[in-house]
Amino acid sequence: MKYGTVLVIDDSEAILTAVKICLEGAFERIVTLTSPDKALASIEQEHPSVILLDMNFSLGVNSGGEGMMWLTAIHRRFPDIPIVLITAYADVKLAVRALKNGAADFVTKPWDNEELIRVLKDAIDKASEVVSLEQLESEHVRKALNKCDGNMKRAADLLGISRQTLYNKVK
Amino acid sequence: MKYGTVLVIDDSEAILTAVKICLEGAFERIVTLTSPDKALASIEQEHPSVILLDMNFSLGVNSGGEGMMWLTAIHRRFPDIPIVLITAYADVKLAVRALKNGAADFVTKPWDNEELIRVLKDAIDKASEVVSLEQLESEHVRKALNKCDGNMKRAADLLGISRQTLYNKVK
DNA sequence: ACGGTAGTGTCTAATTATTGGACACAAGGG
DNA sequence: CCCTTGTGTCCAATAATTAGACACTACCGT
Repeated sequence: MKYGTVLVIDDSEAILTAVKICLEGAFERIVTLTSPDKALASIEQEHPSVILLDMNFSLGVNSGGEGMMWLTAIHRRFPDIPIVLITAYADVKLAVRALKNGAADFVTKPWDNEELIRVLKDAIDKASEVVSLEQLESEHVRKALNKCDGNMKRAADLLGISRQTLYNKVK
Repeated sequence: MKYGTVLVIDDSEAILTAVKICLEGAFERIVTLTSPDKALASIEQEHPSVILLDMNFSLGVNSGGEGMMWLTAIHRRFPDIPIVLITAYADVKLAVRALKNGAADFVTKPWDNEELIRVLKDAIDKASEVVSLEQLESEHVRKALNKCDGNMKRAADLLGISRQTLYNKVK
């Protein structure tokens, strides 16, 4: 099984070409966009496995604000598609904010080809991990109990289940 | 209910004092450690709401590797306690790796006092968010179906439930 | 010391959810 | 064209969840 489609969004044609050549061997299909305007429509149509999004589109504006906006917009609409950000302006605060806003990873230009491929594949792998409902539930139950300092009544209320059910789940 | 205990781990006494003064007004209790050796025992005893962990402990070693090691060790043992990393060596790659390894946030020295308080409180708030089992489940179900391209049989298998049960949940 | 509040552990009986099994049917691939 | 795979839909048996009740403990304020 080959890693699926990658959607690459960058305002520079040169970058798009370079990325395309870099990723060609590793992915089934590479779709490129020079502007995020059509991103949502394109995602709907292409169903990419991962999105590589540049952070700066307005010339002279390098705060990354625009990329961040698109990150949140895309991530809200397609929470299951991992988004990897790429930027020329390596900034720790920006990177942290991006990851906290749902980005799967954050790479800086100039990039290392091998690393970029690895990062994108890793993002896909991570995003497609699905655990059993049972495991998800037991972890969540533990977290809720933790937050309530072991108070089962409040934890049950928080979880939206009855006290007895929580009692049974715990044992 | 006021923001609980903060555990601060940094090899510099001067830093610990400065952080202590900074956080004193905003948290109930500040516990400090000059070395992560006793971190696990201290956490067990103090039950901190959040941990502020410095990344560099060996003089001359500033790769952050040691902090990263402790981050993963602590996070594995106490996955519900948010860990905020702090370092003097602002490095995008390091920050990204830290967040992907479970850190709640990443701040650089010198820090802004207001920002540090905000970051720690935010980490606590985020960590204590607990959603209902029903909501958690429906989101997970959606994710699983997405991964299986809508194939209910495979999705049900992946989730560890029967096909009919998944069928009922979806409607 | 006292009553009030809140939580636990346990039970019952009614209600729901989940399950394996079955069946007809549609789509797709050697 | 058969064979596989998955859907949509039933059924009846089993398991989980629920509200409600009860005695008991722990703590809190007066």
